[in-house]
Amino acid sequence: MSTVSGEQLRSFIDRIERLEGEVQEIRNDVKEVYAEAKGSGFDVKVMKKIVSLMKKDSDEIAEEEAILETYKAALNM
Amino acid sequence: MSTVSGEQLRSFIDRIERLEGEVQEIRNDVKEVYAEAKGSGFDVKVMKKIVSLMKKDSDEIAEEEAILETYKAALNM
Amino acid sequence: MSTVSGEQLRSFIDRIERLEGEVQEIRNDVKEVYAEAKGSGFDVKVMKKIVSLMKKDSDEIAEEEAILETYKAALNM
Amino acid sequence: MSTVSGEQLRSFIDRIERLEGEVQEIRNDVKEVYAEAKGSGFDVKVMKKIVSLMKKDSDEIAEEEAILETYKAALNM
DNA sequence: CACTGGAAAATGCCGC
DNA sequence: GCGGCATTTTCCAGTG
Repeated sequence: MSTVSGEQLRSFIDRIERLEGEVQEIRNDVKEVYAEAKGSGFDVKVMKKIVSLMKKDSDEIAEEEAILETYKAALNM
Repeated sequence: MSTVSGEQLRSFIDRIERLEGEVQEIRNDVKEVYAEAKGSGFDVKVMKKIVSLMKKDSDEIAEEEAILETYKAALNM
Repeated sequence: MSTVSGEQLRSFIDRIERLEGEVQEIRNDVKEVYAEAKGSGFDVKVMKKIVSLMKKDSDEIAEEEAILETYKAALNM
Repeated sequence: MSTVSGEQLRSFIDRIERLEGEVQEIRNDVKEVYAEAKGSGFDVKVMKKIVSLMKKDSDEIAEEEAILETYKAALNM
């Protein structure tokens, strides 16, 4: 019986766990930046909104907004 | 009228976006590892289960310690 | 030794679990309504947005919007 | 131009809001139970731990079955 | 291309 | 009142 595939599997798993650990570290960094910004008087919630807006295409934003307006109109809002 | 320091705000936003870019890169790396493993004949779904179980195990150690702390605190220890 | 407090504790826990079970049922009902709406051609994501907007005070919405605009202006967006 | 049936939409939204109102009531009830328990000398934090552990136990049964299914599927059973 | 499951973000709650 | 934590909700990639 061979354990080669077991070793190989372990190697893949290790690589993945290492990478996910790195992701966690960076996430903590992001939190720290937000905390620092908050300490400087910025509104974190709004900052997050800005960041998410910057990710989206402007066409996409307009499209979503249009649907929302349609629904609001249907509800007389 | 209230103003905000555009320069400072931009700096915070830039740092966040840079960090999030790094996260994206690492997530691509993770995907590549899974793809490579799949190419070696491993079942990706099972691998993901294993990774999540290993994560859950370490979470549970932390959780057990947290429970212990809670009980100790409740008993004024 | 008395088990009175144990019984009392159990009673509290039971009441809580019962209430939380009811919450789960209602949440399932909500999901079903969304599913039905989707089946009628409505956009669930937008509906959720509407529901969340209706929860908020209009002053609150205006306030957040104003801050967002200020930040966007500071970033020349 | 695309329109939506305002009446139908309103009906769905109303149903959802009604259900969410019920959820809020029950959550208030839960808070009251915790408050009452606290008034009887119980430690709320510990109680919440107990409730969450009991929930986790039942979740784990489902989880174990899911894992088993995954493995069985991977083995083409 | 809709559905499901899992990751990420947002919200609410608690103690300090 | 704020920060940390847990829960809830939202988002997104993978799958059929």
